[in-house]
Amino acid sequence: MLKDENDRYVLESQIGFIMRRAVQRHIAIFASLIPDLTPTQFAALAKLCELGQASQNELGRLTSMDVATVKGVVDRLRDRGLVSAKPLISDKRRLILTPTPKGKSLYNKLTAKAREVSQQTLSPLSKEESRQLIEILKKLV
Amino acid sequence: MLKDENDRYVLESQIGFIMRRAVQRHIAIFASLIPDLTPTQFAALAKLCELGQASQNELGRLTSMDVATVKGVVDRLRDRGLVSAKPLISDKRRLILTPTPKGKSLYNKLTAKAREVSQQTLSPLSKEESRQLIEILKKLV
DNA sequence: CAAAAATTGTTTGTGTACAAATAGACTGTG
DNA sequence: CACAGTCTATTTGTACACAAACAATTTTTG
Repeated sequence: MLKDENDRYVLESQIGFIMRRAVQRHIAIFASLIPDLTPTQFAALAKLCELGQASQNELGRLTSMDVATVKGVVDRLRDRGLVSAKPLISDKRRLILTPTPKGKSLYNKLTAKAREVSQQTLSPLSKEESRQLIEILKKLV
Repeated sequence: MLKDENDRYVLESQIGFIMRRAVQRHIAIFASLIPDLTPTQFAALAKLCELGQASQNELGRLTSMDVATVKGVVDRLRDRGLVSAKPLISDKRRLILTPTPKGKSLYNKLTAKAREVSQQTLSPLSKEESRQLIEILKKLV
């Protein structure tokens, strides 16, 4: 049986390639609207503000970050005084993280911008397409 | 006017967060089926095999890689003997890249696996959803 | 209770990814 | 022809992202 055109491997149509490009664009939009933080740092700060507090490991799980990744991200947030950390007495393995007042206020200041980032990322799409995209992507995870 | 529930910033529903997770999953699937190369390395090799040859800069543009990124990727492919490079005489700025026989044969060997990666990534979706996802994501780029 | 297993955090190494600065080479225009 | 602007590649620095190995501390369970 002969292979037809559809059997060719077209890099530009592969889901991985397209997603990588879409993420690149999103990160660029994020950086232009929120130069203060990276998307990852914002995610960690946002989740921590939502929770009030969490261990480093827990925060990593909830934001889909590897243990090594979350350590780096949290270290940078701590260096900038946005997050504070102290060991938990009842379980000496754990490092309890809390957003500082400065961290909370930055988060509150940035949520409007963060919504704008999402909007602008989705701006080439119709309302219906945006809804579909998010719905389908959620199934993919 | 009071903010309602829809106005809350829900990290898990933001397009950037979801795409980051989807890409993570894709990369994991890629690594499990194709441990030889990273997605980025495969993309560069694939494009180079498709073209026959290209300058490093050109290859970067066509695979959406930054100049610094493509340099690193190409260096690793060269180190492994999959790609060869020589300066262009007619334009001494350019570095002309060609896949080696080893590179070409690896690419040919891996394309079936690469298709499987895409399939497996999309496996939680119906055919129609997969089609829609790719169509919508292409608009986003 | 004591040994085995699991959890948390750290470290190291590799690989994207991008910004910014630099050097060398080319191109276009005055 | 000169030189200003552009293009290509490299280098450096910062920031995810993950694997693997490790230490310290729970927790499980035999």
